[in-house]
Amino acid sequence: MARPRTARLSREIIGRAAIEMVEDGQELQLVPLARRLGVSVSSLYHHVAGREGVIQAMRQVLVAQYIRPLPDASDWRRKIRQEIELTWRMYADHPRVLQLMLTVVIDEPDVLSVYRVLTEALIEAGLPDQEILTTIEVIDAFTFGVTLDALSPDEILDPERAGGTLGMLIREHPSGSERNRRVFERGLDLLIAGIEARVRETRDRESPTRH
Amino acid sequence: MARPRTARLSREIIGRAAIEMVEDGQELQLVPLARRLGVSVSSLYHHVAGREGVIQAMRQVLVAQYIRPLPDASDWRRKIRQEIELTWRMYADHPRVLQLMLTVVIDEPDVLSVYRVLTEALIEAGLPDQEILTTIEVIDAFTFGVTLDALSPDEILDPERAGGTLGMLIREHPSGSERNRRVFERGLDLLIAGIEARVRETRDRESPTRH
DNA sequence: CGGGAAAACCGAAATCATTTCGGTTAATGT
DNA sequence: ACATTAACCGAAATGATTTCGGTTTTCCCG
Repeated sequence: MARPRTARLSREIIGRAAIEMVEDGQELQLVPLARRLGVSVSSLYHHVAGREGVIQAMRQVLVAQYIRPLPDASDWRRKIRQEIELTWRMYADHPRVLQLMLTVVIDEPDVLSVYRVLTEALIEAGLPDQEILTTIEVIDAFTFGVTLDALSPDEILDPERAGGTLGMLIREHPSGSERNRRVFERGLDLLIAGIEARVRETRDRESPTRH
Repeated sequence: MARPRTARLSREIIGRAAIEMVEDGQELQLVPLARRLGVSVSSLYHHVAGREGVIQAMRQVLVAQYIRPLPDASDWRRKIRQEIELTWRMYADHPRVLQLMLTVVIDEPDVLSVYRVLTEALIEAGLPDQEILTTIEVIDAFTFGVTLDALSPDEILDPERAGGTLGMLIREHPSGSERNRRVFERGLDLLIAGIEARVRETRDRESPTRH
């Protein structure tokens, strides 16, 4: 067989199929991927740079699907929440894809717009300039950590072996995606409260008389 | 060749060599690993369960080296800091190893003692019981996120392309391990301040008259 | 509208890594 | 001292990714 009338493959088609595959619980392997697409393995190489290229394509598909410009929120707190939530949701919905992406160098990160929005929000909050970027990186690190938290199995903690207060708490603790959602939300709450405290602190230092 | 007078391999020897290897920037592959150890590939299989086993061995070596019981700190804030710092430092010193560990199921997590200490600290802080576990998971997620932050290349943000305030901030921003250290410290600061705020909030709700 | 270049595909071979297996010698312990 | 287990090796098996040469179709330029 040779070149078909209409192309069967494209970066996007490959990316989508690969996402489906890993979402089905399969390993990401080129032979099954090609079979699923009704195509020979070597054909994939005309559209993506090997296995890693497939992973890049998966990422592209998800970013296109999830990351979009948001309407401006009035409150800086809300801005931060909205912006972070998109990324979190993307990974929370596709944890297996996330795991693959960890093994690959991300060629073109699209964090720029996120960073811009967060910068705005933190300036609005009143945080000193020289603390803004590190604070953004903190938020970023937390977001990433939460998404990975979704990958970890629920039963890492055995109530029996833990015992005491901890054991009791574990028994009443939610699990799965509900647990992950709570971690996301509480984490953002704590960070935002922390930022508020920090803003107050630096303001007081400038004009201590105000109390 | 057959069984040598004194054994050349052990889990630990393999683990150490593998850490050296990935620290040198090599891929973790069994053939080079065996060569480095002056041994044939198949010999590795008598000590570890294949490639994954090597990664487990690496983890074991690092945990033995870094994680140790800490002297009790008087202040709950200090308790949290101390406890988290060990894990952070372990990964911050060996980011490449961390990346490998993400691809492998961790057989025996030794988070239990960490969780116990953090539970104590948060009770001492005055946080309501039903919020403790989620808060610990937040701290956990952040720690993990920071360690991964160390993996990301420095130049993800180009000051030129960013422009404006953000571009300026990027130019003055530290990079490399210094940057990562700051993210770790500020993140903990923010989370702890957030916890303090949360404690105050719940206390006020119980006895609002106190203001 | 004709022809050359590039695009999309395929099958087969090359490459490369992990894993298994059978065999050899050394240590151990009863 | 002798059977059993431990530590190691080389070679083959397995299973995946990547490269290569070849075929047909489309596209574009003169």
